[in-house]
Amino acid sequence: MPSVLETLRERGFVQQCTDESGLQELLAKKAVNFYCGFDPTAESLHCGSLMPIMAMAHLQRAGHKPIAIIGGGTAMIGDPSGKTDLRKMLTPDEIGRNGQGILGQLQRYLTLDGTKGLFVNNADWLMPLRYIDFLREIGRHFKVNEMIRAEAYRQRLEREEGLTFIEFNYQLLQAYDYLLLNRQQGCRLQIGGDDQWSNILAGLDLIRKDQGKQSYGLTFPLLTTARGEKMGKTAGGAVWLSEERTSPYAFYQYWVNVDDRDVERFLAYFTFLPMDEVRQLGKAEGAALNDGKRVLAYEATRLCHGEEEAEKAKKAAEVFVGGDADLSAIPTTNVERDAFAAGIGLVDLLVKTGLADSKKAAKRLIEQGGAYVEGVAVSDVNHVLREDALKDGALLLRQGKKKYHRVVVD
RNA sequence: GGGCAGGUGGCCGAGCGGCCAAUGGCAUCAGACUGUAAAUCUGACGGUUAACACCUACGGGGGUUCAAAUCCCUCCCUGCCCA
Repeated sequence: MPSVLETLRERGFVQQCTDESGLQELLAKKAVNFYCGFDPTAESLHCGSLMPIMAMAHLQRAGHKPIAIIGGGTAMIGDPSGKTDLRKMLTPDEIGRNGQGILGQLQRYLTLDGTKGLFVNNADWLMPLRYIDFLREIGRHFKVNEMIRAEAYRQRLEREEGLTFIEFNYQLLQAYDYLLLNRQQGCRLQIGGDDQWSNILAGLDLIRKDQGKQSYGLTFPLLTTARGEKMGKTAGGAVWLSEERTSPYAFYQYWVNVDDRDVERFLAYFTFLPMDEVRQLGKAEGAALNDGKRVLAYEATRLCHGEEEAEKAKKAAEVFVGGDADLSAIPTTNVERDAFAAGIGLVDLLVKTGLADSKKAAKRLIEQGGAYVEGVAVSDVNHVLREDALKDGALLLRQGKKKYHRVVVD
């Protein structure tokens, strides 16, 4: 049985780690409380956050206790690491709401019941902080000349963007989070993206100075796709974990469409499949890699949305290979029967279904040969659809090669 | 607080009185080629319109002019230098 740390390393989660052998030993010896922060900048996490989530899940499966912390307090400030501009500030209300949404999503992957795992909001201890007390207790441990040597700040200082004082404080607050969790929960390990490295180190230092204890930190590689893009971005925007923002069908499609070069890596990151199987699937070449993509898509969707939705998404995907597809998972728009009785322009229908942003865009689409009705390209901008176009009260539209949309008559 | 340089379409970045719905790059969309991949090539890329045309848009507001993204005033914002 490999240790968790070996598992994480084998699956590619480890970018940097403080005192790896010490951590290895600690994890082998006892259940370790560890934490990872999440920004409540939106009501939903997007798939970039799956990296920390999966790492946490591996650790929890190995018997360790995750503390998911929502940065309600720090979100009031904004982390300057890697950011080119000052993040917009959120109101406490928004942050609270976002936190609840995020908790719900984390619970699909982790047990955060208060015993096996915790979910906390750092606003609980950051908001009541008193400035003078904080400066005396915490601020005195930080040397500005050390801080500005950190890559995260140096960039901002050297470039023309500037760095506000409130952003400069971010590191202290995050270090304070770690200290507090260490004091109250015995938290010994913080994990996060590699951009958090210096923040994590600041926490370790603070714990050593304040408590005289050793603690650990581990970061994941910053995830980009083979094309060097940020993970989780598609044409339509980010890929969210929330089914309201990204349907299970769209979620599945995102994964089934990943770059060939990402298949093996992503299987290791985003599924729990044994590495033998991952490597096996990743070894395929050419079109055979699509099998791996389907497995990736199915597993990732199952973890996020459950087995049932994953099945539906998979069956809906049959539409691409001409199989017996279950279309129910495909985005659908309801249209009144009367509209078809009177005849509805394809242009209007494309706009109504959201396949085109405007009539002009819809026309352009048709002119360029990218609009299909029931699999047949329509080139006439003035094409009108009547009831005879319907099959069992429904109609399948397609935009380009990949975007399907169903129209169902009420 | 003083001096200077800036704020242009999703982003970067030209334009500096009419020929500007605004060069170019990136991103995006469609087509060809394919494997629901990548790379490449072609085309499109504010909105309403069948079209003529019209409307909205170059940080906000006001003004000059037949005509402003372009000139003037003012406010807001950002960066640099000095204090």
